[in-house]
Amino acid sequence: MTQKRMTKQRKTILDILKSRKDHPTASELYLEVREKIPHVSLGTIYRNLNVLTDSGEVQEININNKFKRYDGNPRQHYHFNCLECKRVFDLNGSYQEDLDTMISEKNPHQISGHNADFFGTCSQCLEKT
Amino acid sequence: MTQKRMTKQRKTILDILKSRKDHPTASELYLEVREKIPHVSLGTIYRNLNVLTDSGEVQEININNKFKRYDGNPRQHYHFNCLECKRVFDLNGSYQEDLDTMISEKNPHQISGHNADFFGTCSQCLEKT
DNA sequence: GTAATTGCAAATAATTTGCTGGGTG
DNA sequence: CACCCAGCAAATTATTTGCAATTAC
Repeated sequence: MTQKRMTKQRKTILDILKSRKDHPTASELYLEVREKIPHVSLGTIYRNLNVLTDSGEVQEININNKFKRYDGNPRQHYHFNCLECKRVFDLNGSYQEDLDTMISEKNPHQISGHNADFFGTCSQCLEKT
Repeated sequence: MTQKRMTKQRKTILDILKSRKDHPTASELYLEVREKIPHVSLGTIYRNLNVLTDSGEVQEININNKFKRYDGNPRQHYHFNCLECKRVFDLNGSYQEDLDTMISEKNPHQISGHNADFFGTCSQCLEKT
């Protein structure tokens, strides 16, 4: 049972993740952390994101993309991926447990949950047209 | 408008993808293609998967994983990811268009569709316990 | 015949890891 | 003051790409 320390770096990463409405990649986060801690290294960003993901404080999301993205909101919710600007946002609307039931009835596997991500054009990109 | 040729390599990859019920990664596919075409290269597998994905003959799927997986069934459907053996299978059950409607009503973005993947324990892993 | 495609190997790109000195609890 | 963690750079791993030879149409 190793004890976790709240370093300046780890706190900054967590604060930024909780304040952003989109869900940045490790490199996007690195750029923002560097404004506050100029000598921070990318390795530190990655190591902290893994620690925070393991402890359940942040969520790792993987949406049709070669980079992982991170979400400071640890509860279960759906995501929206803008096909134009490629950003990922949280969605309002509750998690549909009945989807699990519906799928369980038609398949031999034991379903414990699901992830869903929606795609389209985000409100900001819509305005630009 | 470049013309596409059906090479032995491309056909073999497509046949394997259509015959498998799970959804292999490029390396898993490489191992199987190599049984039929011993000198095939991994680059050829990747290049063909990209061609077939672009033409819509196969689907690329990305489920909480660092590897892409490929699905020989090009129509829209849900996937199941076994948390034990890590394989990915197709699910029976129709695509829920009303989810898009429900989410559209509660959010400012223009939703054009969604992906959903379920997780749990697959029927084969269940038997082993 | 000709242009798309292959095999091979080297290049990319995202993420992880080894090491050593520093800072948290 | 123990030992977790930062910074730096080198290693790893999945995927892409350049090139010369091959092959489908």
